[in-house]
This record gives sequence, structure tokens and C-alpha cells, in this order.
Amino acid sequence: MNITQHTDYALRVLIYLGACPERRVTVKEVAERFDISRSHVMKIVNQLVTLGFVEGLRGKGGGLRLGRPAGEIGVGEVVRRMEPGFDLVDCFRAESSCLLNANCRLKGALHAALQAFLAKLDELTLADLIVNQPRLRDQLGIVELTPVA
Amino acid sequence: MNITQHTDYALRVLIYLGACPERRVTVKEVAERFDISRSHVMKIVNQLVTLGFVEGLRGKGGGLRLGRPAGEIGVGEVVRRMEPGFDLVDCFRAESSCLLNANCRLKGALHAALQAFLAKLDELTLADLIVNQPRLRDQLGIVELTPVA
DNA sequence: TTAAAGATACACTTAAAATGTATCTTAATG
DNA sequence: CATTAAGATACATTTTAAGTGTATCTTTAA
Repeated sequence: MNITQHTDYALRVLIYLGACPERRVTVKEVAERFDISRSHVMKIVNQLVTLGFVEGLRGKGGGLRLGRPAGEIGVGEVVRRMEPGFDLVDCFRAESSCLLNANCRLKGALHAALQAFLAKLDELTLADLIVNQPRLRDQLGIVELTPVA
Repeated sequence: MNITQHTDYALRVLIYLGACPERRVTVKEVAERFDISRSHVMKIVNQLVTLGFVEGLRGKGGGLRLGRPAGEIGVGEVVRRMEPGFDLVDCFRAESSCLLNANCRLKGALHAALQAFLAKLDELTLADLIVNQPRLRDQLGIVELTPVA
């Protein structure tokens, strides 16, 4: 059981943006900081923009910043919307035809567990992940008002 | 986010065995019933045997049956031991070196959510998934004392 | 001894995730 | 208005892990 890097990095990008609210951050900078491909970051960012979590501005001097205050971005919400599928098992999907289907208790049990998982994440907002901003900025290598070279 | 078919089918195999306690069930029968490859079932069964959830007997007249009473097989336990990795995200793994690492709250949050997920499954045993055995047997196509042709 | 079962090993296929490359669009600025 | 720097989009390629297939070994009952 795992979450895709896609979702994982979506959260990390949001943390980065949240820790650096005074300026726009570029995709290039994020990719270099986290040492992953620019195109992967771009895909993630695009989705975040589409969903309203991030605001992207094109052109010279453009870049990214949070689309809403960190306190209004739920961690559970991000995971729910970024993760491609929550069809924990085959029988969650419409076209599935497991023998048990009708009164299968397994399906219900897994569904309940999934809800518990997400509910736990719903307890937090992005702001909760960015407490102690100075230290976080330090770890992320964010220097005052100076973008990456 | 999903669980591998491996784990999914492990649970289904256990349900099948639990619903058919009066005789040994063969791998072939299970594969045909669930319409998946014999070798996939074999791999799953092997693991279940290694873990003690299932008892396999070779040779003519051999087959599978539960290794313990259904009431003593925890659903959470099965998922925990069958699922290949619970490294929800990269930073769960030892060799990972995320920038945030040290005081990253994300890691803690995801870990707590995972625990909530498993705790929910820990509330159930295999026996809870096999209530209404007659109906289940009917759905699984289990006929009294008559193996699949 | 034979047949029927699980056990083991390994090669192959498939699907999805991640990466790479190229090009388009937008916006600031000299 | 041209240039430059940014995100947006599209598509092809690579990589990885999950699943499948085939062959052979081992065990056990009859």
C-alpha cells in the first residue's frame, strides 16, 4: 500500500510554497530543490493549479504561490484529489464482478478503513505542516528574497 | 492508493477456505472460481502457508485449509503481512533523504493515518467476513462435498 | 508405481508511474 | 516590438512492479 510520488510531491510542493509566501517560486526551483524532473513537477503543479491549490503565473517574473491560505488547505483534501484512484481493491470498481460482490463484508471493511485513513488526514491543514517556519525555510534552503541561481 | 491484488486475493482465498471448512480445497479450484492464473494463486497461497494462515497438504487428496480458526485470523494482520510495503511515501524508507526529513510533520501525519487504517481492519477477524455461511457458499458455488470438476 | 496435489524457479508480459524533449502560450521589460 | 523568462501542453520513452505462464521438483494417497 502506498501513495504515488505524485501525491507525495504535491504535498511537498505545497509545503515549500507555504514556507515561502513572500515571493513566487518557479517550477525549476522546486525541481532542483527536490531533485526530481522538471516535467514531473510540472505535471503535479498543473494539477494543483487546476484544483485551485496553487496559483500559477506565466511569463517573466512569473511563478507559483498558494491559491488559498495554508490554513484553508486540508491535507486530506489534497490527498483525495491528487491521488489517482481510491479503488482499494478490484471490487470497488463498477465493472468488477467478484463472486462475493452482493453481500461481501470485505468491501465494507476496507471502505471503512479507508475512511478512517482520510479522516485522520482531515484533521490537519497545510498550516499544521508548516509550523516552525524559520527552521523549515532553513531546511528547504530558502534564503531571504533570493531565488535559486 | 490501493492494495495489491495479491493482498486482495489473499483475503478472498481465506474467505473461500473459511466458507468451506469440511474439506480441503485445491489451488486449481480457487483459481478457476476467481478466474485468475493458477500461478498467481499459488504464490498467494504459498505466502499464506508460510505465514501460517493456511495449511497446505501435498499429494493426492491434498489441498488447502485454514491454518487457524477463522475467529483467530485478524483481517488487519493478514493485510499487514501480505502487503509488500507500507512505505506510504518515499520518506518512510531508511535510505530516503528528503530535505524536510528531520522535523517533517507530513511523515507523522501519514503514519498516523496508516495506523488508523489498520486499526479499523484490526476490529475484524476472518470469521466476521464469513457470517451467513450458507449464502456465501451459494455465491461461491460451493456444492456440498462436491469439488469442482 | 502412478496420479494428483502443492512447492519452487525463472522467464515473459503488461500497465502504470516517472522521465525526457520539444513546442506553444503568456507576460514583463528594455 | 523584440526578447526573455516563465508556465502549459503534448507526446514519446524508460523504468518498475505487478501479474502471468511454463516447466520441473517434491510429496502423499491409493
